[in-house]
Amino acid sequence: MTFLDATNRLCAFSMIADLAELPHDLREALNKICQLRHLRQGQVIAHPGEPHDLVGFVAEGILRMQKTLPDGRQHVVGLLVPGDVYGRVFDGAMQFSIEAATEAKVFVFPRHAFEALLSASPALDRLMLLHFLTEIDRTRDWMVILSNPKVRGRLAGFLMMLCTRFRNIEGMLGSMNGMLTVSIPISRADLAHLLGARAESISRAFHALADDGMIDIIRPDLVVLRSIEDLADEAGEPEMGEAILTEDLPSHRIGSLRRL
Amino acid sequence: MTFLDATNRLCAFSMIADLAELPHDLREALNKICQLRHLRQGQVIAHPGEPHDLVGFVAEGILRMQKTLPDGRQHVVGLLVPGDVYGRVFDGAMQFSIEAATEAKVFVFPRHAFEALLSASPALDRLMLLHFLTEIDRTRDWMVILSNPKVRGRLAGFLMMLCTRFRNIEGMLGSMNGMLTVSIPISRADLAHLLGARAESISRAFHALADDGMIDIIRPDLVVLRSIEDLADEAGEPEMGEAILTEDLPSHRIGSLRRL
DNA sequence: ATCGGACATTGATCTAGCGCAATGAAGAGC
DNA sequence: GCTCTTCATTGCGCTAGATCAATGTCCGAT
Repeated sequence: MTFLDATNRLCAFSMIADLAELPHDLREALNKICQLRHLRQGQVIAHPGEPHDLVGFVAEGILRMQKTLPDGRQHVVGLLVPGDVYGRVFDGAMQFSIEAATEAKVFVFPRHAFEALLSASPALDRLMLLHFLTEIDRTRDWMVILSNPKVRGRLAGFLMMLCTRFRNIEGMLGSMNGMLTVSIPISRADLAHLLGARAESISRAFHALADDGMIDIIRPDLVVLRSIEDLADEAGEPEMGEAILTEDLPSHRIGSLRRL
Repeated sequence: MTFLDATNRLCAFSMIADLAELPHDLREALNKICQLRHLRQGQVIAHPGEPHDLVGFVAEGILRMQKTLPDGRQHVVGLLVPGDVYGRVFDGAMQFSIEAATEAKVFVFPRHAFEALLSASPALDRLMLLHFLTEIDRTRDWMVILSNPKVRGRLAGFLMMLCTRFRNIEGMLGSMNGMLTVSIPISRADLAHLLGARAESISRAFHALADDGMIDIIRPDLVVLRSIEDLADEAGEPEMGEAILTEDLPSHRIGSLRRL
């Protein structure tokens, strides 16, 4: 797989979708300096504090960004899904470490070469700027989810976010006789850290939602969403439900969580 | 006060600090298209969903970004302090409404004129890109604070964040015989929404921290931080304390919360 | 000065979620 | 096959925090 293949194949996703619209010669230039890396699960590709000289695009799999607290605990602060970009440009050290949550493939670009292309191409530069704006919105959406006072509500919000982000991502979102199935890319313990709770509480919250008929738990890492409306209601944001249920999503960045 | 005055006077802050280093003619150009607006407390200057055709720089006061939930509740998702930028460029509608938490002054730029300058000036463009990167980091720091399972911990983290962000901002951070005083720019109810708790719990958490000698509550909106280390410990991030206690902060974006 | 409203605090009760411990379930290595 | 390890689940006592209600405090308007 080359980078050009990926941009064409992954054209459903935010960043890479936009990349596909770049002039062909620019994509060729990107193709020349990029390198495909296979990551095994658990592999760490960036450490906080030390300068990371690569910019990466996720092609397959899920990565998680996490902060290592002084006491050694890992604190998940975000997920990267295919189409996402990570790494620093024109800038200092990484704030977080990045670890492959599943087996994954990423395209990496030497930072300086990438920056040179950025400087030379206003179109690419503009794309990165828009991408970062989208990322800010996503992170603020996270804040809204996290500030739900109840664990059930936060979990419901998390599931809704997975829905919007995993839409069209191969293998992450399926449908079982009309119902939406979501694969949960991280463990209960990590989810607990992410949602400000304990693993036991997360487990209980999952089963509480199941008891209320909102979800079915096929496996710990695979759930069926039976009632998006109820989940959105639980999360405190009916509008999220509408957005997900709307089949023909318009281009990203319309409603709160409508961005892919 | 002109925009040029502001960039010189506010040179301690992130975005405007960098602006001050722009070529003089570019700042003149910005000066020409900008307009100073006085905001009274509670004034709303941006509504979610509708396109906002202004880009703004905060010169004085505190603004809060908030999401209006379907049930009418307001959900604070971030604060803007002097030196911060808001608004959209090359892009769709605002995701959140912005409201003046205190009396405030902002410089506003017509969006299209600003975008034209952005396109014409790689330096300004680069500055905005870096600014957004910083903003992403800040929002992720928020996530870490919000995912603290205890209200006390989240409140402590919030106070620490105010410390780092208010550093050098006139009137927001003072010192009383060696102790750091912080002014709390939002009400208990808003703080409760922001931190995923109830106003009563926030009030109790404040007084619990006071009982433990970590803070003194002068007025509901003014507290003295007696022990940064203990607060940082409570927040779960000893490193935050070190960063604040270090008098000569290096340039922004070094440690977790060292960015101003 | 007095009234009214917004906001902060305090008290009392009740429940959600923590914390610890024990028990399953699934995969890796031998 | 087996054991060992890791992860998810379940039970139970206990605390933090939600919830409801009352009181206090400040400020602006009359």
